[in-house]
Amino acid sequence: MNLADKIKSIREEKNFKQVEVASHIGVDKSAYSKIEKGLRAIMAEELQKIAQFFNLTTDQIINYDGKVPKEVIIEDKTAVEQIRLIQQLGEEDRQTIFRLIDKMLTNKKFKDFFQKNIAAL
Amino acid sequence: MNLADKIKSIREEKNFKQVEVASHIGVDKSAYSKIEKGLRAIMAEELQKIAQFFNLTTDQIINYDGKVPKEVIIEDKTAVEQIRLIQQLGEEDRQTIFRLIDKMLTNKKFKDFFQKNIAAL
DNA sequence: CAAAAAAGTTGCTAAAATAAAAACTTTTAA
DNA sequence: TTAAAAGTTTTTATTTTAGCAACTTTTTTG
Repeated sequence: MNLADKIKSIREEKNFKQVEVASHIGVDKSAYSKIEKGLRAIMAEELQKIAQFFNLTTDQIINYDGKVPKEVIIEDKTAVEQIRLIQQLGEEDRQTIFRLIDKMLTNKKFKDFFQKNIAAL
Repeated sequence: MNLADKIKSIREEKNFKQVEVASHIGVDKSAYSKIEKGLRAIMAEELQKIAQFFNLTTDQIINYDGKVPKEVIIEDKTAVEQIRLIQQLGEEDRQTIFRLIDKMLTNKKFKDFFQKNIAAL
């Protein structure tokens, strides 16, 4: 289900006329018709206004599928694999890894900060 | 703070280059520059892709308030975010982390094997 | 420090997308 | 059935964008 259809479904569910949504977001009724038919792109700002009109968040619109919102699918297989390896570790080892990463990141942040703010003097 | 600035702030906070986001959403780097400068409209579908790239929801982008996130505490992050943090590390640090994970996993395998085959004697 | 590379910005114009009115079709209600 | 309302489509003038290349700024390197 594409975004246009979701918006249309929600509007119909809430019993609004196209012209009502159209005037709220400030477009001609013919333009709004095209939005719902997928014949015209939806701008991010328009999506916000539509969400506002429906009393929903943009996420609620985007994830609308006629039923409950669906879960996020992670597609980065290598990242998932790396995490899976870490999670195989026992609690103690995992903590160690994360503490070490924290230290490294903090160290990196410090270096970056130094580069940006102190070294310039 | 308008949407363009929010996207820019988030990108900079996460240390991505414009071209990285640009190629993920499938636009030329100059087009992406214009998006961040507010010189080109952001389509709803693009916003979704940007959110996906940042591992955020569109609402999190829209409601981003410019507040700097607290210090890095890696265990509070989601799995993908954890990997992203690891990938921010320099090559050397990253190698160290993964070598360490390997060692720990190997060690764990030994222990598991021992538990199962030797301790029973 | 200066040179070089990388990152980001801007100007350009052909091409693509849109606006808005009005004609048209479909749905609803009488 | 037919009149009104809702929604769609066509059309053309206008606006917006794509993507390259030139340019400026920032970062990195020697």
